[in-house]
Amino acid sequence: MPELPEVETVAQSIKKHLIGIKFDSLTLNWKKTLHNFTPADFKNKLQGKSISNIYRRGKYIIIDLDGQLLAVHLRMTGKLYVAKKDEYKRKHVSLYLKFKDNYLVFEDTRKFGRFYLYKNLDHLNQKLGVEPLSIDFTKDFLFNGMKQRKRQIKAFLLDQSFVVGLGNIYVDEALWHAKIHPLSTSNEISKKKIYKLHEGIVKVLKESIKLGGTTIRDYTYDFAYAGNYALNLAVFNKQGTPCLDCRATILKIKVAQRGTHFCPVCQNLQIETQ
DNA sequence: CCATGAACCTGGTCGC
DNA sequence: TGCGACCAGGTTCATG
Repeated sequence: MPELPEVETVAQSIKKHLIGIKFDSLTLNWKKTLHNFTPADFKNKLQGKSISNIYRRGKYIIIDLDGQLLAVHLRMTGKLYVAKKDEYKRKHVSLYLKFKDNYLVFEDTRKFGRFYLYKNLDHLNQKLGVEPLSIDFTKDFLFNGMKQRKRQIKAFLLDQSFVVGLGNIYVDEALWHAKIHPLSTSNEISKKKIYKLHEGIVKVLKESIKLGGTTIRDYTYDFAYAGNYALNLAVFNKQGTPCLDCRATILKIKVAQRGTHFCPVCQNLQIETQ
């Protein structure tokens, strides 16, 4: 699924077309896509309201309709894009919204994606951690958080309640950057490596946003454009190829139930102090 | 508090 | 070609 850079790219992409417009109707093909509201709620509370802003919070895309927030989570295969023609007729379209002569289409092969309706951001802020590209995400915030817990570092970084936006790709990439083994325990990692991890997280996210995100298999945010960060990946999906730093063979193992890619030489597992 | 496994879904790939 | 097993960028829930 789309992680922070992809969600950011999608949000900015649809924002260009939607600011100031109003939705005329909602067509729902997969009922469960609406998590906490119904088509009737859409008609009563959102239809006809003007879109004042679109932005990202964690991996959610927030569409602000005159104070009512329509939040979209793409999960694994969700694609949200503006279509001018008949693309709402494609095979896996869970729902689409009509505006003027165009459509905001939500296509989602695996049907995990969800739309939520909120009055404000309180609900999301309550369960989501800090934005990794904000000034609140400091080296010492990461350091303190990691020292306060005793968790596998990979699981910790995937957990959206501490830092948001990281998923399977960027966690592997950031850990490689910091030379931390994915099975390391958070409170046993040296201060030096934690600082390096902070640098890695910010670096991989920023660079990926700059390139429009990563495209691994079918994910594109827009049919006219596909992200290019895949070209920059150091370890994700690179099992069997040489590490860019030491030429050792990249391995793939299972950590926190997820496929995990790392260099067994650079990212050695050891208990460190300090 | 933390780890694990299952559940939610569909489609692609790999081995036989 | 066919079929089963396993895999996939995410999150939530139950269980120990």
